[in-house]
Amino acid sequence: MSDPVPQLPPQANRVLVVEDDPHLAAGVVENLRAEGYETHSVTDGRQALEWLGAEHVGLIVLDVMLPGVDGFTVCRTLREQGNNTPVLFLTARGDPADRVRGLEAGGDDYLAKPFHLQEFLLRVRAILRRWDWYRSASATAATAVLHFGGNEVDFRAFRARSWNGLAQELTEKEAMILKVLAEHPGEIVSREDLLERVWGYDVFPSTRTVDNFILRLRKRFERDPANPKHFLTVWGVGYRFMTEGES
Amino acid sequence: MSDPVPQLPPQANRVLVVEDDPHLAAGVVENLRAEGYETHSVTDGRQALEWLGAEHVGLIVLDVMLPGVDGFTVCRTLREQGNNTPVLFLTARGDPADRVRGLEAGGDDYLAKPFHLQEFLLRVRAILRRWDWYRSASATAATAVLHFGGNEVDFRAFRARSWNGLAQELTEKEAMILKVLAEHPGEIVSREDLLERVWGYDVFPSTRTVDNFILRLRKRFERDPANPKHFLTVWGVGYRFMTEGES
DNA sequence: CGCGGTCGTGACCGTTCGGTGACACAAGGC
DNA sequence: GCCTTGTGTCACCGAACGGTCACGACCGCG
Repeated sequence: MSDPVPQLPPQANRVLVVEDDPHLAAGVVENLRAEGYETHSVTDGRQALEWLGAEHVGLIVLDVMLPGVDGFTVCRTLREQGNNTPVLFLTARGDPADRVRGLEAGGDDYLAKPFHLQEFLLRVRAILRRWDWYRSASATAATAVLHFGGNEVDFRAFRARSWNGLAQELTEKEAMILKVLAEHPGEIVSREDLLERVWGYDVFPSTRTVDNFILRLRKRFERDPANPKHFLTVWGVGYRFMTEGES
Repeated sequence: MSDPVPQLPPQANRVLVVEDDPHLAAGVVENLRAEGYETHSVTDGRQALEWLGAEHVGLIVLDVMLPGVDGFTVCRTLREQGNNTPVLFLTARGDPADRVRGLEAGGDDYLAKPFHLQEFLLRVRAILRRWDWYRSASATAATAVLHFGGNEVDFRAFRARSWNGLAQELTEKEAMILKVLAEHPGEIVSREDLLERVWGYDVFPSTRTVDNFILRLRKRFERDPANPKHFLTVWGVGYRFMTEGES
């Protein structure tokens, strides 16, 4: 029982999304892609089984309520075929019993809609991490601790210490915005991008909301919030995050 | 900057079965293998400890009644050695006291024989799904006795002495919640995590229940329960346990 | 059968967070 | 310069969430 040299399964990075609501599917796919996953999507159970007959993925995101064959059945069918690909169920009802049914059908995890995007991504990552440990891929490049301009941010704990030594408790949204920005240092990130990545699949507050969170981040982390050096405005487009100030 | 992804062997997939009844052992092993787990099996406690001295697994399925060293002792010994591999106890008697004894010995879950294979597999999957989470727990010291802010908690006896010198008899749930929190000091633990680890994958008390136990723990151990320094709330997510208050 | 302890839930209330509108100001086009 | 458009900033409100309490179900025990 010696450890075999792990050969990276090529499907570790691939996700199949089975979801009939096009809006939800689009949001989910978008965010998975942004996290670095190769994503394919179909809208019902039969398509899913068909597609999986030819392709391999590391994770199947499977809606329970589907037109035609329901999600549980799809999963059970897969298992009977000897397909052990991890399955993450999505369900509309919050009924906890569904969770057990999902697990019994051979699923690996379960998420009730509406879900927090962050939680969804966390679970996806947790499941795929079984393969991910080989690759420090962009998928897991989620930096646990970020340093910039004397500030230190721990995304795992939503905590930070600003340049002046003050402890900062970040709220969820603040943390997520900062994280998205920090994942693209020096690049321009539009407000639309931020809305998609942070708010996710079906909620779209106005762009003013984004400005407000930028404001809050500046207050927390900029030495002179009125003359930001890290959270820069790109006029007419969006924002750009700089770890160290050179424009 | 980020935690280097460790080149860890895929232990998440490995299970050790310690069971003297060959019939039961065979059934369990066969089913675990069918589920894709790499499975090894031994028939008594001494073999188990020996084997574990050289190998690492993601889960130990441990019969309580074993020839020679009993299961509780095996588990306790492991914990004393700093081995925090999750342990799922199997016991012949349905005696609920065994559950407490299992917890006292440092076990993680408990199943009474005869059990449904389906349920057994579900528990195994539930535990291994969180493997990396358990793993980070074992990175922290396997403390049978926890000290924080003048409090002292003995998990084996469910007994504690609070900062003011008062003896505290913890209830089972209180102890388990505290244990789960304490295994991840400084990290956010979601209510879902707590529910799953303390109540199990198929029991669903409301989140208010969790809050209530936090409340009780605060009353027991916080100098000022209204301004907690150890049992901190993370808004919208869960709780965070701090052994010593540094902001 | 009553008793005490434990656990889970519902209800109430205060707090926090997120999102918006208003207004002032800055940037850029002509 | 002037006007338009976009952004900084603030104060505010509703909704969601957590803290807390009290009650009832349940269980083992005498």
